[in-house]
Amino acid sequence: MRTLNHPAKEDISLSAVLYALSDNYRLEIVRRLAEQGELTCSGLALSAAKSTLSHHFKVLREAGLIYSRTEGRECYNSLRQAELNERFPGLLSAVLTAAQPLIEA
Amino acid sequence: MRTLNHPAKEDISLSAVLYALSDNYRLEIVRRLAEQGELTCSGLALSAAKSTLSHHFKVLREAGLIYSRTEGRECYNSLRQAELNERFPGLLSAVLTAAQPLIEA
DNA sequence: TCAATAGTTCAAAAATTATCGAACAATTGA
DNA sequence: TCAATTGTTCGATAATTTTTGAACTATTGA
Repeated sequence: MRTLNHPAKEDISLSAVLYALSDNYRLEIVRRLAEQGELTCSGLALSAAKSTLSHHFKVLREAGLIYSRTEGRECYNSLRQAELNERFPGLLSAVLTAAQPLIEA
Repeated sequence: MRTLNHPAKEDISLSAVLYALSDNYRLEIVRRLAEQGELTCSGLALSAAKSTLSHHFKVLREAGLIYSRTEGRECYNSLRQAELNERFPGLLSAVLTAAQPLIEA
């Protein structure tokens, strides 16, 4: 697996973050990462084609919401919670407070 | 002008709010309403066709972000700040803190 | 060595969204 | 009464996004 692109903290765009979070599927991913910590794509066990999942992870990654590191054949994803909180104080936690479980596994 | 639809506070959806705010044009409108209080569409003096503006106001209105009341031929818009804060505590203020002026008038 | 696994990338189709001009409705003021 | 003003609605087009299968890369373990 190639190296994946992550924006630097200061390049994280508010509208990209809000857009990424405005999709229930992606919000659910973020919710679970917040709850359970680092997870692989397949560790989320969401029902969608893997190319679809990969797309949503890419949107989250490129928006600066998650950090993805590859280890072996797996891709571990985690929330960039601390950085996001520095960039946009209070935003992610407000969203997480507001978010309910939306998609059944 | 007809009566305009506004969702009840408890029907405001998180993803609709995030989506509405993920557009720079709409975010700018929200930013100005937060700063200047009640404004008419044309009071914002943004450069776009009026049908485009009307569209963005509709998205904001139907997401529950703004309240629009007609008075004469004008349409006064205001942020539903208190209600939003009850529904999604801290969310709007975090977004407003994060938002910079993005579009020149 | 080789099949299985994890995930990305590509290409294509379907669905949404943004933008605008034109037509429309309602209100105001001359 | 009538033209100007404010904003909505409609229809069209362009652009973007979502979703998927198929092909691909890299890694692991038997």
